[in-house]
Amino acid sequence: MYHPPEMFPQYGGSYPLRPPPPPGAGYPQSQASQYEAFRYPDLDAAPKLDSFFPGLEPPGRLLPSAPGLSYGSGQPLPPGPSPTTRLPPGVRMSLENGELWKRFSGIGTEMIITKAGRRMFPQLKVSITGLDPEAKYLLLVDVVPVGGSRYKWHGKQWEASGKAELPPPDRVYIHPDSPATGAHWMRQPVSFHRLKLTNNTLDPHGHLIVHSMHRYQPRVHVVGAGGRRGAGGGCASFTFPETQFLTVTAYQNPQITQMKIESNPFAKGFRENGMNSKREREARIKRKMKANECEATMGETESKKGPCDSTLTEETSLEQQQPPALPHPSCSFYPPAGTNPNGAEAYVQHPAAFHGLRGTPSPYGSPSQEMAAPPSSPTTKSLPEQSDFRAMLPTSWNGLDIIPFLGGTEPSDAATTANSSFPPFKFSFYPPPPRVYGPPAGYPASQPHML
DNA sequence: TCATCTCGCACGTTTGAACCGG
DNA sequence: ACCGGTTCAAACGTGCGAGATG
Repeated sequence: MYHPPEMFPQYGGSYPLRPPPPPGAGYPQSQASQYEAFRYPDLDAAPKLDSFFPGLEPPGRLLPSAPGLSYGSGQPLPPGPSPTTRLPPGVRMSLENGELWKRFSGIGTEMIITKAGRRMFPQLKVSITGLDPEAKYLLLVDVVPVGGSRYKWHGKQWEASGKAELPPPDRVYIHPDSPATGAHWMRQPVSFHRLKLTNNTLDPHGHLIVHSMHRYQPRVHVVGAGGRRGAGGGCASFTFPETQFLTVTAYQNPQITQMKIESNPFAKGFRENGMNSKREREARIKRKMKANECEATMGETESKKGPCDSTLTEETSLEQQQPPALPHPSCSFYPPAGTNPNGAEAYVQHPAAFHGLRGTPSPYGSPSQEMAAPPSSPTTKSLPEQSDFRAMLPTSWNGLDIIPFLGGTEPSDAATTANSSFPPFKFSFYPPPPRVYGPPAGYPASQPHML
């Protein structure tokens, strides 16, 4: 976990925000509520949310280990009580790229996490049916720790190795199209490809924060945001056991590396015939070493026309084609990312994790550092859209801040904008009441679990 | 010494601005 | 002025490997 020691010298290597987890393997569910009480006790908004998120479980809560995956020992998911979701009972969700996920989970999916945030591959891609076409919904994703262990790669498989670290700050990724009508969500598969994972607890980009060498289960939540069935028309949560993954900062299982290279188009360059394949990389290194030898034995100008030129041809021509990357003149300090012109991109997290943005100061960082407002980006989404987004949210979502993260605009920027033109953007989402729901009656065993 | 993490690199893909013609 | 298609450069997403860290 990235944790700048200069900012937390008094804390050593762990976070004092919450008390140590209960002793023993994992965090027993029986003690969960007691444990949850220590999450931001000054800002506990659970009572306000009870009516709105009856089915959402706090991200910080642990799921027991699931069987059948290559992550060492575990225990089966316990059957839960019947779901009490208030969404239409026929709401179903299926994993679009389930086959790919199963291929990965068969050998133990690993997800790279970085300070800057790394996308998931495979990505979460789901299809939804049974929504009210005219009602508005938000689609959210979070990840929950599985089991209570830290894991270690033992050459052939993952094995539990010690107790899990304290859960990182809870965050939820909101699909950029949210809120949208049921018809919109059902029209085509919904992809969460923009979702990123990070191990940086100070992350200002709204990525989901996780610990390295831990196991997580993504969850997809459908939250009613108004419409024919009324504001805050309930919620439903879905998990797909095959999407469990282990977080790493570098791949441990070479099989996973190979599968990612084969399946991920962004890693095409590392395929056998690619210019970045092992063979090509080694050849490049040899050429470079040879070139250095040449430079060492002759003057700089000499080397350019000397006998070693032929070995440099490819490298020099490539470098000429790709000069050192300089910021584009129109590029602000925070370069605008690809945007969805029709939707708001937002993230939600507990206010305390925003370092005293509008609430209690948090040990996770200093307000000044987090709130330095960058120059506004020319592609910043217009304010009326933010306003529309807020209008969609139920009035009962009070007490917590939602930081609008629009079209690649940094959250601090958006927050500043919101402060200047709009009343604080409240989003009473965290923490939802701690409940676990099992599959509805008659739900096929092969279907994803409905929490 | 070892396991883990961070960073820079090179490559391929994606994205959006600029340009052009109808 | 508008629209649709094309081109191109920058931004972004990858895994790798060296070096740092605890």
